[in-house]
Amino acid sequence: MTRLRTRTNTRTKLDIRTVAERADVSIATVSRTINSIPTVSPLLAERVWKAIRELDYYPNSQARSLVSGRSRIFGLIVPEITNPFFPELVQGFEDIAVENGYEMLVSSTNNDPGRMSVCIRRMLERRVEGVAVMTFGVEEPLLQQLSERKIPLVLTEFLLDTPHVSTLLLDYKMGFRLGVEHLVKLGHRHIAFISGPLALHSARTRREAFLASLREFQLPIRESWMVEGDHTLEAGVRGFQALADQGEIPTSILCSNDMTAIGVLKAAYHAHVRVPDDLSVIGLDDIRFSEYTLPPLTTIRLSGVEIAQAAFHALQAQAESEKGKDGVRKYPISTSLVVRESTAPARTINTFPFPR
Amino acid sequence: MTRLRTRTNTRTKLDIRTVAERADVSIATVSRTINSIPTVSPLLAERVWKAIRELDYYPNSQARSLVSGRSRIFGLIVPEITNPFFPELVQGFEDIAVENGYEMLVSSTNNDPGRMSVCIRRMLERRVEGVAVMTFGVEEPLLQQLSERKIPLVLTEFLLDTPHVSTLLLDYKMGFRLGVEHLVKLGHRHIAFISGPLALHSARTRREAFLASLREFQLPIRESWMVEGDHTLEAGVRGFQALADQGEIPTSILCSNDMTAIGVLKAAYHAHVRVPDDLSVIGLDDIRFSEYTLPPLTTIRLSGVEIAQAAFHALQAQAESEKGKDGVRKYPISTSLVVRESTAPARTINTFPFPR
DNA sequence: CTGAGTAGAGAAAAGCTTTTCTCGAGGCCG
DNA sequence: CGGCCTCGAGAAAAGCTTTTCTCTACTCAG
Repeated sequence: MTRLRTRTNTRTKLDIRTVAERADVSIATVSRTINSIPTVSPLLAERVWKAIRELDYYPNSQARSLVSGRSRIFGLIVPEITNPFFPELVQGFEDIAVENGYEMLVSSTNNDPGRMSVCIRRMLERRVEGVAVMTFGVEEPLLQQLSERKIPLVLTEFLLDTPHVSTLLLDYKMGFRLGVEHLVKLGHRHIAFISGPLALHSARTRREAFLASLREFQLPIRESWMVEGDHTLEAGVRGFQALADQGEIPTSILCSNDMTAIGVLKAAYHAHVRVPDDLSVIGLDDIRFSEYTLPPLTTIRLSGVEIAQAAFHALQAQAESEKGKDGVRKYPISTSLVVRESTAPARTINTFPFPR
Repeated sequence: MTRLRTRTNTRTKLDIRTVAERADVSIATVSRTINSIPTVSPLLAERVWKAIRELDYYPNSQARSLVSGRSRIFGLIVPEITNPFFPELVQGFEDIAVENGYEMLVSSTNNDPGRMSVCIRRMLERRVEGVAVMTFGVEEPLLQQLSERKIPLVLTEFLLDTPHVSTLLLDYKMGFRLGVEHLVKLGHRHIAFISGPLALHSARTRREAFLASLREFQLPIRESWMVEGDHTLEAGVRGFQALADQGEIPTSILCSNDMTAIGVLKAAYHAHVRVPDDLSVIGLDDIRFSEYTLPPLTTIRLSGVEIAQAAFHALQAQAESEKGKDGVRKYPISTSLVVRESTAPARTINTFPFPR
């Protein structure tokens, strides 16, 4: 109580000047102390720190960034924060950003160009030093706004061949290869795929990677087994239904993300199709939930935390690089296969109609 | 391409002065135009807006808030962003904040006082105009730091009786009453409870509300049926196990949140206890997943979006209120019961041992 | 012993806005 | 017709830092 009142009431506001007065130095010295610039003598530094502690002073980051020209804020744009994959990524980004003295500005766009647009405006107004874009579809022209202003960018796939853009190379190829190989070894030859919304570049990339694996293992590609979803639970339900409606469904379904796969699990259950006995299902992401589904989901793992860290490093490298080289790089992100209980040896191809 | 180059190269930086020059007015007029202060004539205003559009100018929010003393940032502290309840809340907060011209600074503390501490420091440095704290346990002293600096606060339960603190009154009483009533009507008299970590104030409150409902319906309270969890899936698994280990388990389990309930579902499945035939389970939150579990979860609904909106309004009311009255208020948040398929008429009390 | 060079610290400028102050031009009333 | 208001707009100050510039007091070499 009284402890805090000690000589505090001389000034009413609490800025760097207050600290300077109390430590009996100039404000320049306080600033240098805070930024640990070595030219300040240990004696004064100690006085300054003492004053800062006693006053419980926090520098005003707005003023700092205004003059230094560095906001120390990175933007993070995710497609849908309510998709459990992204909270993990956001958390990972927050952790590493804070650890390195940066602030994070998250925004979830729900793949809506309108939201994306206001989101970019926010980033520009707050003068972020870089933006990690974990989504894209039709928004490329919007990203140009950032790119034009030379704001460092990191994208999760190769899209813009402009300066100041780093790239995270997610190894979907490997992931799907492992998934398909796993199914092949279990005797599956008929694999369906439920994709994300094909308007999204990333969804198309995943679909391509899947098809490449089919070709590699010389499996049949049937157009009607490639159904389009939108990365939600509902899409999994609808996707399964769409396949079932064809009267004959494959022995296994690979999904563009875990949420879709979980939807498939649910739909299969209600259609009395047993997973994995009648149908093998594989997801992609390895969200925490996939360990808890019934049955636990075999899935292609993509680490949100790993992506977040790579994205941060990419931005930091660009933001803090010398003027000459711009620090743009490519960062490979590996994938792996987590085998749980939603996959099993193939039976003969299933024939429906179901009792819907 | 060339369109953008039109007369842009006279100045290299793009600030309010550039706009003023192009519109041939003073920077004060530009500022007034941007802030739609009515004293600027329509003619000039139009010239200014035109210049702004042509230059693609965005005001520097750092400078704005530095001089105006208003950052237009609200902090949002959640306990665990990877718990699916919170992304919905975060999304809701972002939506309403952006709509009203505010920025949102989210942070997930994982109930770790250390993280909470750096989180509060971040909020102070960025000079947020208010903080919504969606969690608490042992962190009350930390919140004092905000409270002391007269930063508007909104908490999800009544904790601090200080000025500048609004409160969201979550109607747990009603929620648990509905849940227990539902079970009673189904013939249950033996209800267990898996709580959150009792170090958290909110977890204790939920537990109390549950106990109050038991008393209201004159149901037996058995200490060994009150098990402590931590709001995770794993806690549900462990909680179920702890109950099962007692040899005799109740006919129904109420959980402090949906994640716990989903854990129970999984554990029950593996123990060959059928839900809802042998055991009824009720969660709390109504996260999107709870519709997709097997069986779909009956749960006490708490709307993350509603909470987010109330929290925002509370902060905005305080931040924008006249100096005299501080706009502190209490905001009731209602709960309801969503009946799905994890509850059914009670059988006689279950007797185990399970085949573990 | 002198002069060049250096280290440490303060003074002042700069960064980009908003806001207050000031001023001139009209309008209106007595 | 003159003085007082008001309205619209520009000039300038203010907000809180960082950074550059400047100065003083030494150190050290010749």
